[in-house]
Amino acid sequence: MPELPEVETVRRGLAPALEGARIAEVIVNRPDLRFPFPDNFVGRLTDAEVQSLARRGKYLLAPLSTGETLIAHLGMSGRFVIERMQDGEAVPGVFYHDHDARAKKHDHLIVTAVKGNQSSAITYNDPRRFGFVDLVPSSALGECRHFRMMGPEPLSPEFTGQTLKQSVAAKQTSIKAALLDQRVVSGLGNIYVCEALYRAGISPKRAAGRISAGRLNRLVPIIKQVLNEAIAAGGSSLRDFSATDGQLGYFQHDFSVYGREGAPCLGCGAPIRRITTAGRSTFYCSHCQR
DNA sequence: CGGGACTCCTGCCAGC
DNA sequence: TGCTGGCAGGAGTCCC
Repeated sequence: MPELPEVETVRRGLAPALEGARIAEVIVNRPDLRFPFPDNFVGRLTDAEVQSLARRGKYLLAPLSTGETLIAHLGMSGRFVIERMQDGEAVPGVFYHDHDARAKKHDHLIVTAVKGNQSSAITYNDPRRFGFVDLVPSSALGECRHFRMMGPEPLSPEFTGQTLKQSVAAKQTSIKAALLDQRVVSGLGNIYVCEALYRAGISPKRAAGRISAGRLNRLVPIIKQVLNEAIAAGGSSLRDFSATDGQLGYFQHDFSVYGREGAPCLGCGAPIRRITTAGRSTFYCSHCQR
């Protein structure tokens, strides 16, 4: 599922139920996801208060009253679903798996968060189990293995044409691979890299280190624009992504190239091409992107 | 060392 | 209808 816009959509969906809530119950249905659950995971979470819910790249971060921060990564197919209860009654309009009978099968983690008279069951479901959760000391978040090497947030002022130029200057690899590298910039994935490069008119095959400062200066605001549009649309719903309340994002209707192999380029009409690099599909227009 | 290929896992869909 | 192969939003690891 999730690149930055989808994770941000999930964050916004979970925040009202989690921020300021006490974790009353934790159910773990298997020993591991991509990695084993941390030691004594249930004990370290139970009765902790969630101070806030933040996002870094494609990670969700929940700093806790215990001094640890709960980290979640959704991998390819992870998602969170909320069932909210108020005074023992389900809150109308909030769905729990109604839209998808497959969901219950891979419910790996269920957290009950209590806030005032509201209780929310928050379920992490992930068929492929490429996602994971972790608990790290809040005081050393930046030094933990997940964030130590991570590049700037693409929507932050620290991500500029200049900083991008600097981080890819020595790279022989393609601009596509460079932008997917979370050490260069954090949060981009296959969809939004394809879309941004199309809008910027840059070939995904072009060597990252050989792109002029001027073109990178134009690329960076385009990346921000694509991400902001996708966040505003609630992310992209391919296959199984939905927000925590079951609502579907709709940015997939605005794709210019992703998933459009053979369809006419919106700019010139030439067929969109698909190539495979490192096992990943890349969609682009060989006429408009140079 | 940088960079590319391969790998983890399950589900779905097109094609036969 | 049923099987098979290919493909999927990520990213760590291995090998050249």
